[in-house]
Amino acid sequence: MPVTSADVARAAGVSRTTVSYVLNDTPGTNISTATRDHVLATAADLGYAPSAAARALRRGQSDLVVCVLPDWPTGPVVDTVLDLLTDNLARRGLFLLVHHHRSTRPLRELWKAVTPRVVVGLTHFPTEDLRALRQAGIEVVGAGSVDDGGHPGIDAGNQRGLGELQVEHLGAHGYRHLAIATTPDDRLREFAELRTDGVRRACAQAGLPEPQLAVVDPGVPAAEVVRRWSRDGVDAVACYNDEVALAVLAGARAAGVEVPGRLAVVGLDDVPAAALADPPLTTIAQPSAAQAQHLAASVEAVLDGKPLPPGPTEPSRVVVRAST
Amino acid sequence: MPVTSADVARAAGVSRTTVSYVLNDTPGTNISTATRDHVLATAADLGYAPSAAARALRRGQSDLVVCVLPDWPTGPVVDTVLDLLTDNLARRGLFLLVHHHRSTRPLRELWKAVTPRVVVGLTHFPTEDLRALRQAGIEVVGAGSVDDGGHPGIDAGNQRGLGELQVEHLGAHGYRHLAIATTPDDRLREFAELRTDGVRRACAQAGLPEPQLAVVDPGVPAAEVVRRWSRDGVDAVACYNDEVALAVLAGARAAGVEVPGRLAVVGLDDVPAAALADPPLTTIAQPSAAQAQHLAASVEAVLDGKPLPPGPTEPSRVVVRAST
DNA sequence: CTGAAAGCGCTTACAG
DNA sequence: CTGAAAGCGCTTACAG
Repeated sequence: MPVTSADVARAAGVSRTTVSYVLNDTPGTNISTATRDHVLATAADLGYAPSAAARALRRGQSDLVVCVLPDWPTGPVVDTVLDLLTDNLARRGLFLLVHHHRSTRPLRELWKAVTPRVVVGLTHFPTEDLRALRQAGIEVVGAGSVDDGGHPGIDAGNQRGLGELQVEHLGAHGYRHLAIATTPDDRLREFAELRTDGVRRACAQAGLPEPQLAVVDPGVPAAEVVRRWSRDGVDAVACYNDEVALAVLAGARAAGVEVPGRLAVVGLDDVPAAALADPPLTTIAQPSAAQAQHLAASVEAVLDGKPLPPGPTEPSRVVVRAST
Repeated sequence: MPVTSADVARAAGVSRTTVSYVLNDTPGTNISTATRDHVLATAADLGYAPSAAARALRRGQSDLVVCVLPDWPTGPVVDTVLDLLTDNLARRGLFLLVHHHRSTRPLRELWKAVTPRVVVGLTHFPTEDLRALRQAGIEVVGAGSVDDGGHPGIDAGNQRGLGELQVEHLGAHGYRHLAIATTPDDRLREFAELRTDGVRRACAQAGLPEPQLAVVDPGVPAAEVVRRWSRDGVDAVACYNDEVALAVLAGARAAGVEVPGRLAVVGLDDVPAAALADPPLTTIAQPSAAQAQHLAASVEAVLDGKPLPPGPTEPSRVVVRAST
């Protein structure tokens, strides 16, 4: 049987009011040090833990912010976001709780189990859920809704632009026959298609031949594909992300294809391993710090009832290394 | 003003009981389809979202499990654990919520904001917090307490063993003059010291000379250190983790030191990039799947009031590649 | 400085 | 099949 504040009050010989005042350091009260210490000691002695539910019900709101993570593998950007959010929210007495969303479980169920003050979505929410949340006084930040584009959360609008940036860089360096190395991970399909689309579009616009598409498992050296590209006269490959690019690099090594001499490789993400690859990997760095800042600022704005800050303007950029 | 179930009842012209029965699909009730649909429609129409706090208070427990993550960068093992836990718990109607713990914020505060059914700790909890949680009917799983060793969570007991394993492998391959490449990340210090200690101990036991210690920034090629090792006659290096090892590998490349000919390198973690490095990195793989399974099984056991399952027996193992 | 009491929104015996 | 009512544990005016 859990210990309640009434138990503490009884054991300490004071009222529940006093217990509450002491335990919450309620300002404007004036409890004698002796009483105070006695209550504290009694609570510790009984192993009292307050009921978060009762507290939240009484106060009409919780001190929780829930961040919903999409059902796909997240990268370094998300880690940056979570750390920053956790710190910023802690400063206002709020706790960030992260939920790894599974498509098998409707989010509606989640809100029956926890009512946060704000929901931060890095993924797309069904419009009706969005409406229900807002109506229930729960603010929603960062979750793409159909109204504002319909695409998954963070910087998702610019997925095509990332592919375009890769092509722009390769084209400027004189590469003409591009290939695309995409990921086999089905959960990333939406992103992969947008990036691929960006590459294709940019090629068409630059008058380059239509790039061929290959699926590259990020776990193993992609020697076979590299050989095929080599045969087909492909001179550069735009990769879905750095993991895929590292597999291409390893494949080129295994196949004896020189990088960038016979095949240029550009990645995406600028993970730490990219700078350490052989050769060091040219890649695209997204402004993750700026994105994290913006999301954190949005949450703050919502909490303060202020208008949302303008989106981050810092663009993604090419980090030029030796692989192109 | 949030919509309550009373609002829905009033708008639908039924009692709160009926609303509750319909919304919760309470078994053993028999509501006409017409009433049912009407209530559902009304609730959707008003944008009703139930109060998780009231529900939890009434039922005496929540459907939440909170996992507390330590204040240091987590690797692939933790991701495996979280995914598995999320899935397993979903099957019993529970939600996993992850909190990234900051040492600036006592956990005690967290339990005021959320009362989970079970707490899964991948980090060390203060003993008195542990006691308070248990007394409050909240089970705690996986958090090292002073009683059982006092060290951070998952497999932490075996950090020394990991270092020993590295030495065992290097020694078996005839390497004699070892160095240790450790991480500059202060949050990992506790782990780093244990692993270093394991390496030292194993060297002493094997009659190898005391290894020298260098700090290697995992972001940049460690050419300077490699040159020094080369001068000092070091023939093998045990790295804190794969990221550090990749920096050593890149440094060796930059310094023109052949791997493994003049310097053998062994990492730790077996991240995907390890297999793709040049040369492919020999490393230590921890049984993360088994560890995840065990933690998940422990949570299940606790939920069912059964005794904890025995620890995972699968050992960490050396993944031999070309760098040693 | 402390106590008695109301009420947050929900679920669930219980009575009809 | 539906309604009136109690009570989960807390905080906070309010009265003393």
